[in-house]
Amino acid sequence: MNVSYDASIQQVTLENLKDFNAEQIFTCGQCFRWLEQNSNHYRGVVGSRVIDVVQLDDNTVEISPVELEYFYEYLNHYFDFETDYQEIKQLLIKDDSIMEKAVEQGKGIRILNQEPFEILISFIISGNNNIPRIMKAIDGLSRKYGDYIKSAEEKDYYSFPTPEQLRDVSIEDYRALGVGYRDKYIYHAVQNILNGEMDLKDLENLEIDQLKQALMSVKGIGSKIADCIILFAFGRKAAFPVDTWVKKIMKAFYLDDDTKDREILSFATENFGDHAGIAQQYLFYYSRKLKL
DNA sequence: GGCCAGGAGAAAA
DNA sequence: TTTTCTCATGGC
Repeated sequence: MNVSYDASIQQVTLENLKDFNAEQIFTCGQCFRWLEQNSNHYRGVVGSRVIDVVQLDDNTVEISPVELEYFYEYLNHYFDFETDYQEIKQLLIKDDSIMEKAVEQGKGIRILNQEPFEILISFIISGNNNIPRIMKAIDGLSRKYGDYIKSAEEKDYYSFPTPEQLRDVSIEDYRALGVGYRDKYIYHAVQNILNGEMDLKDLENLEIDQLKQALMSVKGIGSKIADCIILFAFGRKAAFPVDTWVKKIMKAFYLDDDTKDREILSFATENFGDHAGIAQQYLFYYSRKLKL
């Protein structure tokens, strides 16, 4: 990957890039705040910034407006450029023709390293819900309680609220945003964090099993949502979220129809090992593409 | 109008 | 311990 920078337009250009497809990265269900502007152009809120990603071809991407320092100190990790996806894909498709097809369909997927609090709340909202509604609720939450960032092309952008900004938000306030019965889960999760009962910074130091156990102690976070948080916010690639789409594709191609969720998880852990989470993203994307 | 969506908690068996 | 029921809400 070659990095160049044009300070006059605050634009980083990445060339000779491998394993990067904006459409796949932003629509594989890991993030809810990136929107397609037109084909190959996505705009998203990252922290307190609004960032444009334009994919010129398979190996070239422009990112703006950013400072070069911010790219190296934050976005390089956010886009997971430290991870060698070529190597992982080779390991995953070895002796696995199903995975070979899944990887072929989503070969430009990367797992974003996102902020734990935003991901925790976002995935509490995601339970038994669909992606457009999840995105709408998160947008409403940011719009009402986050900070205004800027406007671009008739649309206003707001940061995701901090726990402090949600301190006085009531269960009824959450309900008004359209999150349904998940209102109380969000409320209690925020209060747990504010009163120090749960410290997201401390969780980073835990082993993956203890991390999952800690997350599942929050009401509204079960096995699947915990694995999403572990994978998308804590960068632990061994986590394998078993959601409805992954269940469908695993039962269609790998396992019997009556396999329990727990058994799907242990099968994935045994077969995909430390890279199960990346395998899961290929499978999720492929399953949706096949409309299983 | 029932079924589904990146499920989980509580009740019932 | 495992299975079943219920929970908001909008799109189809």
